[in-house]
Amino acid sequence: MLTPAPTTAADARPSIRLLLADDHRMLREGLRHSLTELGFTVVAEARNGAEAVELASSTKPDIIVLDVTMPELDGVEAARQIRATNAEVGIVMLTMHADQDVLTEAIRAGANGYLVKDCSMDEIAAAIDAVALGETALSPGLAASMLAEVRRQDGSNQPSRVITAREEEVLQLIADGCSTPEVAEQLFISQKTVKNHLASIYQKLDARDRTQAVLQAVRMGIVKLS
Amino acid sequence: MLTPAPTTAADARPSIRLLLADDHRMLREGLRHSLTELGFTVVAEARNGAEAVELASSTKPDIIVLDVTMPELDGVEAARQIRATNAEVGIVMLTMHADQDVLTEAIRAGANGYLVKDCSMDEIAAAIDAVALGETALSPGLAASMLAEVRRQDGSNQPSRVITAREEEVLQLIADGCSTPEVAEQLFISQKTVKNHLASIYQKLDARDRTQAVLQAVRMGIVKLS
DNA sequence: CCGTGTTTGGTCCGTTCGGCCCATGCAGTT
DNA sequence: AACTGCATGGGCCGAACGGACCAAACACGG
Repeated sequence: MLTPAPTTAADARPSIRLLLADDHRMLREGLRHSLTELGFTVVAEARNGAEAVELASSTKPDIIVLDVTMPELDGVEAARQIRATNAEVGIVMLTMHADQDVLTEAIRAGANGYLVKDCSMDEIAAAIDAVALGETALSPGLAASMLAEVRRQDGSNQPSRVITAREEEVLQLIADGCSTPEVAEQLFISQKTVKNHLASIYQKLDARDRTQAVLQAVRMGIVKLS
Repeated sequence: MLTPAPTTAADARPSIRLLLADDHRMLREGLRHSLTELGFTVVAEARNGAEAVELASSTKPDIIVLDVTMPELDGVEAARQIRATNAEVGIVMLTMHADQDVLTEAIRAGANGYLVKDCSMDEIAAAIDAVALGETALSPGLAASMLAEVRRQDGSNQPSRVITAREEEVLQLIADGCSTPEVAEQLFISQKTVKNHLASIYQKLDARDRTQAVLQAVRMGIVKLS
């Protein structure tokens, strides 16, 4: 199609094979276009996490570029599943917002890179190159907060752990519009227990009321807004 | 930079001058790349609504591609301001989610096109061409719901009206984690007034508490989650 | 077997929230 | 001039909420 653009480092990329996964075709096409021109080879594209998992095993790419927020299966969980069956593949996560907790989860899920979408194609290319060489690439600014997170974990406390299954049920019902008495009724438990779960949730999500908890949960992809 | 790619309909576009506005550089670059290659001329790029308004008046583009969710000034309000000073320019809105209310607001603000980001570059190009010719372009599926909306308006009721500026301030502060007393302090008004605004918001958004109101506002793009 | 975490439940207390009534003033519009 | 919408307030009340304690039952891994 195109005559290879005279890019600086394009020749230094020995046809790194990429799998792109994002639910927005516009972004997929933009990525494919620019990255192809920068010397990469896009072997497949996925519209959601489930497709990404399938295509990862069928096309065996070198690097997988995964959007965090995707239908069917979110990027973090997709990364976890891909990493479970393929320890060598490089995983670069893309996200809209620089969320500390999601970043932590993504790294824990086996991601090698984590970039906010507000970065240039050159930065993505550099990140892919770095990951291909076995390094870890983070968006500017995220590295600092990542270190802060590690330091915090080294400290003593565990401010953000994972929400339990029951707590997630409570959260989802709250997000769906239920009050505490209604959640209790739905789950066949007492109001007090619901309040206990909520108190636990507030601690884990660093929230002080249900509104903030639900918003944080939405940000983290724990609950879906109906 | 690039030799113009031998694209099919590129010659049929007499260098339509574009202004791109999106807060995510990745998407901006992808759009600029692909649209330039498709024969358009990108004269400027904006990172937020305020920049878009400025650049619209200084660079006088033919078509403005506006993301709905942007910092500083959201796309809908930016469209309104641009339309107020320039009646001829074509405005194409881009959005992540196909939200009915936002679509209605965008059209009312003077947008000529409304596309979800899950569409191909060719579809965007086609929409820009259509808008350049004075037509209105909507994403597939949105046209139908648009008609449904018009039909609903023809009916009789007005289930969801618009949130006022003051109400939006209150909503945003609530979403940012403020309680009623804190919102009152921030806005230098009494708690009672905040509660009055909230009551009005509940009616308009069909919510019964602040949690649901904020969630609905997030869905509708009224407030941004920080 | 003991510790940890999860889920279930309790009491008490002060604050917040949302609904209900109401009023005043200030802009536009008709 | 009258009407409508918006923003600003008041008081009252019952329900809901969140915190500060606590405790029992169960499962799971070391």
